[in-house]
Amino acid sequence: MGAPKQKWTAEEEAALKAGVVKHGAGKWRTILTDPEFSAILRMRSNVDLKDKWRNINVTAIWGSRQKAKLALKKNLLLPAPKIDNNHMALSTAVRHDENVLETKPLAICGLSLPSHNSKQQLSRLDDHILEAIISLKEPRGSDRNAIASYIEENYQSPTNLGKLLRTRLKHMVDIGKIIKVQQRYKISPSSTGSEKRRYSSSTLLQEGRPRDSPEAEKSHDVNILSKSQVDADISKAKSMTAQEAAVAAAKAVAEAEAAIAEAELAAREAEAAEAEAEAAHVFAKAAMKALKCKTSLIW
DNA sequence: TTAGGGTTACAG
DNA sequence: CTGTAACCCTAA
Repeated sequence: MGAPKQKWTAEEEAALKAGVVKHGAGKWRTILTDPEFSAILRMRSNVDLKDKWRNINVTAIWGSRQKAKLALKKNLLLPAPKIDNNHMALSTAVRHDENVLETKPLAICGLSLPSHNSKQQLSRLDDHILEAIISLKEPRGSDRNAIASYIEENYQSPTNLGKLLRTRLKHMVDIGKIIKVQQRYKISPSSTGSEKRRYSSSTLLQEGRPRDSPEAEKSHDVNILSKSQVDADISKAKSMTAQEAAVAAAKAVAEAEAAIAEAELAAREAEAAEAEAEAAHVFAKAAMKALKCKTSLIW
């Protein structure tokens, strides 16, 4: 991966993602103003948010290739996207060769969704954990139960979420991505109000007093992708023609929302070798989910 | 204010 | 030297 100047922390990225999920992509000012994220993103401008979001999506979708700019230009000069009902091997889905955005979301979701790779799931779980912590916005951090509840609420919970969660949490603490304080987990980088970023001593292990209330529910209005909305939009999606679906999917790829954010992190964290299969799978899922969202919002 | 093109800094 | 991600500039 490349090298940064003022690199974005995982905390900031998670906040950005959460912000996009909540307010939508493009509402950078709104996200920045939102007290939920203003603390974390205080040092970032709306332009920074926009740029970061762009980088994330570009790298996630185009398989870390700087073709993005060129390819995008070429795409704009071409007529409506062609629909290829091809048997899309997973890799062909990602490499839309510069001029054709081949997509058939409806077919894809039936085919490739059931596939589950252990490693990619773990990456996503890591992401979900971060998102949960950010979104729950618990001052002292969130305990395992709260995180588990959050993930169960917003995603399909694996059969043994509890066990997985425990393992992942431990691992993320080990690699310094999060810190554990009094049974609660927080994002590791510096305090959420500090002017400086990761330079400040990461040991803000302030021994907070044990909170009296044992349960830490998602008492906030943070809602991610209501299932009812998704379900409702599925029917819409089914009635769309392949052409419409392809166009919508292409647009969704361009700006994207929650699903793309998911793809972003998953693809970024995946190894180069399996990144393609991973990205393809995620892309399929992302296109489908984004399609559902867009259907009600724009189309 | 935002989207997009372009530039610069930095890691491999 | 190449690729990537942050940064910058400008039009709409």
